[in-house]
Amino acid sequence: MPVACHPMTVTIYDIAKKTGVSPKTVARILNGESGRPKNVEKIKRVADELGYIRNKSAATLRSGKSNSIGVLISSLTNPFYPVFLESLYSEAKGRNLHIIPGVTFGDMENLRESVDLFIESRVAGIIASVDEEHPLEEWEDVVEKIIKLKIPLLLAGAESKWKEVPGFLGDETRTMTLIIKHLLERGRSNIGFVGGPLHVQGHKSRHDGFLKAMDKAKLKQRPSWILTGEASVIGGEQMALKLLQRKNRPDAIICSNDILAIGAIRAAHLENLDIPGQIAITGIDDIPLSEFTYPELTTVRQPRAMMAKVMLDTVSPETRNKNDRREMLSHVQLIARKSS
Amino acid sequence: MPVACHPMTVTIYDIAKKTGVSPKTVARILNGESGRPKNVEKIKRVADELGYIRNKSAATLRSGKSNSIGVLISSLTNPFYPVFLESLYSEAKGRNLHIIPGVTFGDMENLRESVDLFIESRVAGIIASVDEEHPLEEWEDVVEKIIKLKIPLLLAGAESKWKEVPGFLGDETRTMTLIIKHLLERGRSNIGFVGGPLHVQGHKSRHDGFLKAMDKAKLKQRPSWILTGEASVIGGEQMALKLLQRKNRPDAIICSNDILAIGAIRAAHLENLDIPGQIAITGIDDIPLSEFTYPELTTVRQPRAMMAKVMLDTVSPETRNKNDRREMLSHVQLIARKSS
DNA sequence: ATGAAAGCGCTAACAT
DNA sequence: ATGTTAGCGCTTTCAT
Repeated sequence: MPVACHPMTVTIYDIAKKTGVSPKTVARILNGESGRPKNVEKIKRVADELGYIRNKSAATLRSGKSNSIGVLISSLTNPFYPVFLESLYSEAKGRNLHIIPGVTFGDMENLRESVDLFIESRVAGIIASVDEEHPLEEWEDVVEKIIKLKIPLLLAGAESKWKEVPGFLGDETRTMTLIIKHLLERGRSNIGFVGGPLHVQGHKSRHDGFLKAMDKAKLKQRPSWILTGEASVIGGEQMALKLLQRKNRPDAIICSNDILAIGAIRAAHLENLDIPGQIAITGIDDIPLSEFTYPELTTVRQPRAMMAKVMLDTVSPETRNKNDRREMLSHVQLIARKSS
Repeated sequence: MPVACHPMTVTIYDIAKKTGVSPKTVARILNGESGRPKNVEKIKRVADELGYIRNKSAATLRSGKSNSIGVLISSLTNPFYPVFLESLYSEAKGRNLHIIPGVTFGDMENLRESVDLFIESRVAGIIASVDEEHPLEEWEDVVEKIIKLKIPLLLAGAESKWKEVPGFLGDETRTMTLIIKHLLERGRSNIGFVGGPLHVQGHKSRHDGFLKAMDKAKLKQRPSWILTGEASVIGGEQMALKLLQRKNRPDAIICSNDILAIGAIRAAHLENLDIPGQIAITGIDDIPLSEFTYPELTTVRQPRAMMAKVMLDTVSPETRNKNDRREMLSHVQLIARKSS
């Protein structure tokens, strides 16, 4: 009598033998396709009994494609990205897709290696976030490599100059309009701006959105109240300090993301200014920590789940070319907390 | 004349044909093994010319194992995990390993699915972080499934009860001793404690470390100054509020992580207490944001790179059973900032 | 709805 | 150091 040691791996052939059907049928059933109810039941039971675990590599090798989506980000320490990733993870769950994050640490060689790994793994698509660590210029050859292989690619945080590659940017004018309206309601009209570097498209579009929204609101723009620089807490702090130390300082500062706003809040503390009494401060993105600053940060939340959905739609073979995007992306939402 | 359309994929056979050597030789060279210099040069050149990209699935299928390490975490929103992951990513880089994070959102079914994906992908090893979202009790059957398949597993943040599975916990008594010494140097000896739930081992060990370190320092422990509860910003705020609103309040609060400490800082602000003048506050972990709280948080940094190294050593087949760990993990470092 | 046969691209095992 | 052969476990294709 054979000892029941751990079989190295159980395959569809083992199940086929034990159930008396062909391997093909087993594969079909286990992939969720239809079959004779009797077979379905039996196959599933036997698979369970034997502890069957499908071999993803075999499937990927044979079919030439996997159900993984590669996601390129520069960092996890920037609190924006964990949120971004979590949305993608959530959305991927429902559609039998797997997210593989590639973290570049702002290093071009790491970026290339991550892309190579994605290609080696035959990912179904790639979502790449374009930020100050990897501005659009750096992407040239990487993007072309991916295009050549016909792997669906999406550039998040940038407009794309490649016709095969969609870009993805929020409606920043709308966002800014929302914030300005809120500030006006709270009696602030002397509004300053603290933003990230203009050579990064995502930051530039927020900056431009601010200008447009100020125009629309017929508010006076003072160039000296509009500062841009490094998109970090320290950067935000320093820029905000400059604004707050002026003789005629603004009564509100719109920061183009929450990181900068956290810096601006620190600046106000350093200047012993009451928030929001003497200075209102707002951010954008609603990163997890913005709820816990002191005082809690007023910010704008993008429709994250929706964005994740659109991104995965764009990049998954089954759902590509469903271009019902633009409409949805405007559903931004102001989160009014205590800093304004 | 055949049109040079995109060849679907270039394989080692194509390179072998073009260079006149056998596929095996091509594979060897491209995997970085040695060969005749002339061959090496030629093969690498031709591979480059043809745009060869190795098929990871084929390799994994044939060899039965991949160079990926699965990492289970409950969330990315908890700022501890991005740091944890980044260390692993960095360390993996140097050794030709790939990190695949599985995010469970604290949901048991997601956890199971992530593990199944890891198994399907034939990961070389799995690192699982045990926290309040998935306390040790929940891991039972998952761990046993992994053990049965002989996949190296490491439980981070817990002691393991399985002999095949190493656990991983920092030296918390040492950490606490360091913090208490620091507080004593700054003239604080009325020390309170705010910690996470005791049914979670990671939190319990910090709590116990605190008690031991207080004993060692011969400081008086008042049970009413030792609070544990939800390990969140809100939890930290509420517990700290309780301490700060007492008639005899402590002059320092040790929080068992930075998240709790951020809550405690908020509590001090709400009570209009000066930090560190009236109350000193410390955290543990040195999450990215602790540098940017107001005032900046004094905290303790674990030797992250070292921990990542040890973790990967533990789960990588080549380096298992090198048990030179314990020594290194004590190299914790106090980061004295402005909150103490 | 199911079966039979072939083959994806690599590495293992063995031979030279 | 290199070549030969076989086969990993699935999916594809074609036939029934």
